[in-house]
Amino acid sequence: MTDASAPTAPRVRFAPSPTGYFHVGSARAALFNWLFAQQQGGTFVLRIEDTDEERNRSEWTDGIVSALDWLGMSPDEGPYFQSQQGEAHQAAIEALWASGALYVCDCTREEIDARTKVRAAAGDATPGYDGHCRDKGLPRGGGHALRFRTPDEGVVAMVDLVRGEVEFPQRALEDFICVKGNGKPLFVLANAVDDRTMTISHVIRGEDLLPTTPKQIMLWEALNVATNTDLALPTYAHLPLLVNEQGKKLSKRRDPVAVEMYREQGYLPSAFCNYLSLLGWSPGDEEIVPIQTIVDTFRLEDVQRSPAFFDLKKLTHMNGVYIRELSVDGFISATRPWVDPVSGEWAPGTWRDPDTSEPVVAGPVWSAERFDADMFGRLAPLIRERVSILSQVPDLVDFLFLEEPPIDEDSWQKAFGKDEVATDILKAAYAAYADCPWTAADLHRVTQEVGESFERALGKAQAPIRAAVTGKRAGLPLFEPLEELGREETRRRMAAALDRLGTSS
RNA sequence: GCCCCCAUCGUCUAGCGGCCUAGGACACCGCCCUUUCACGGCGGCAGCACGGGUUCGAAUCCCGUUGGGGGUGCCA
Repeated sequence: MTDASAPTAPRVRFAPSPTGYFHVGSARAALFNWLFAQQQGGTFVLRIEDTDEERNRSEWTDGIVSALDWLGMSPDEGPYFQSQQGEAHQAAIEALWASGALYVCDCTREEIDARTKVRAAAGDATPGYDGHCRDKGLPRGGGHALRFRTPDEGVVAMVDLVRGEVEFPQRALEDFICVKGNGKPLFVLANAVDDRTMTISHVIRGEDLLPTTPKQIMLWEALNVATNTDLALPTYAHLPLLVNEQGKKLSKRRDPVAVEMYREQGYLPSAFCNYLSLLGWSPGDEEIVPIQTIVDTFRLEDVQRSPAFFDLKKLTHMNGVYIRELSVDGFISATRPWVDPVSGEWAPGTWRDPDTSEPVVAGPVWSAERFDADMFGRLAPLIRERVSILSQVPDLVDFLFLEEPPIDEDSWQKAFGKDEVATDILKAAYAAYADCPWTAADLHRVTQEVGESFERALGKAQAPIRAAVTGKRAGLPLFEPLEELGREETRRRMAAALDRLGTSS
C-alpha cells in the first residue's frame, strides 16, 4: 500500500558532459547531489551528456566513473547516456511541433545580428532573436532549426532552494532554438526531456545554468500540454560558482581544475570531499568532519549564494590534517603508489594533462629493487608528520633508496659554504661513528658530544652530517634514518662528502 | 547593451533583530617547543561595500547606489 501523502524519495542526477578530465566544479556539483540523495534516502543518477558527438567517448566516460568512484560517490543508477535517448527526444520534438509550440526559422546568425544592430540604433535595446519567422509558417526540413515560441508578456517565476524566489520577465526571453537544423535537440531541450524520462525530482547544478532554467520550465510545461501529462516540475537548486583568485569562474586554461591531477598529487578523497563541502556550505563548529556528519547536517537551504574561491592552500592544509589522522598502516598503504607502484593498480604518473600531454607527477626515482618496504614502514610515523600531499613523500626518503644521495647544491652551500668548522665536525663525527653503538639514541648522544667538543649545539652539529648523508638541509629527523642506513653506508657517504670537500678523512 | 545572481577579515565561513566591543578556519606575522624540516601550543594583524529607510534596537528586514560575477551559440 502506498501512502499518497508520504514524501517520495528524491531522485537527483549528476549530468556532466565528457571533456577528457573531471572538473572540480563538476566534483562539487556531484558531491552536493550525492549528499542530498544520501541524506534523503534518494537516488543519485549519473547521466553522461554526450550529445556533442565526440571521439573517445567511452574513455572519457570511464574517467568520470572512476573519478566518482575515487571520491566515494558512485551513482545508484547509471551511467545513462544522453546519446541513447534519441527516441525520447524525437518523440518530445514531434509532440511539441504538433502542439504548435515550435516553429521553423531559416534566419542566419548574420541576419539576426544585423537586425539586432538596426533595432539598437533605433533605441530598442531588446537583444536576441526578434521572432522574425514566427508567423511565416515555414515547413519543416531543409536543415532549418526549430524555435520555441515564448510569450511576450508575463514572468516565469520559480523557487530555487538555494536562491529563493527568482523571476524572469518574458519579454527578455527570446524565441530560443531547441532543435538544430539536423533534427537533433539542443542541450536545453535534451536535458529537460531526460529529466522527465528519468523522473528527476531535484535539479542541483551550477549557477551558470540559472539563466536557462526559465526556458526549461517553459519547455516542461509545454511538454506537459503537448503530451497530455502532468509531470511535476523538478525543484531547482543552483549552487554558487567556484572561482579563482580573480573571482572568475574556474577556467580550464589557467586554473588547476582536473580532479585527476589532485589525485596524482596525493590529495586524499576524504579530504578533497570535505574541503569541497566547505565551499558554499558549513558544517558548523568544526570544519574538518567525517563525511557522515556532512551527510547528516547538509541542507540545500543553507548553501551560500555567493561564489567561492577554490583555495589550494586551505585544501592542502586540510589534506595534511587528514594524512596525520591516518593510522601508520593506513598511511603506508595510501602512500604505496608514490613509492612502490604495484603493476595493475592505479599509479601516479599515468594521467596526462589533456593540454600538454604531460604527467603531473613523476613516479619514484629509485628502482623497485632498492625500495625497502620494511624500512619505509619503520620510518613512516616520521614521514607522515611531514607531508601535506602524498607526492611529497619520495623527496623525503629518496636518499635511503638511491645508491648516492641526490645532492642539493643549495643545501650543500648552506652546510659547508661559510662554516669552516662544519668540515671538522663531519670529520670528527666520521671518526666517532666508527665504533659507537649503532642506534638512533646512541647516534643522537654521540653527535651531541661531537658538537659540544666544537662548542656547537646539536642543531648546528647535525647539519653537515645531514648534508653529507641525505644531500639536503631539511628532512626527517637524522638519526633514525642513519640507523636504517647502517654504519657502513653512512660512513661511506660521509667519506665521499669529505672527498668532495677536498679534505681527506 | 539586455536579463539574472551576488555582497561579513586577503580567502572559506558562523551570524538568520538585541547573546556581536562580530566567532572559527586557511594564509600571514611574532613567541614557545625542537637535532633540521615539520607537527603542536600561545599570541597578533585583519571584516559587516556605501547611502537611505523600518525599528526602542540592524551585520541581520526594505529601497537605492556602487562593485563583482553569470548568461546572452543550430556548445553543454
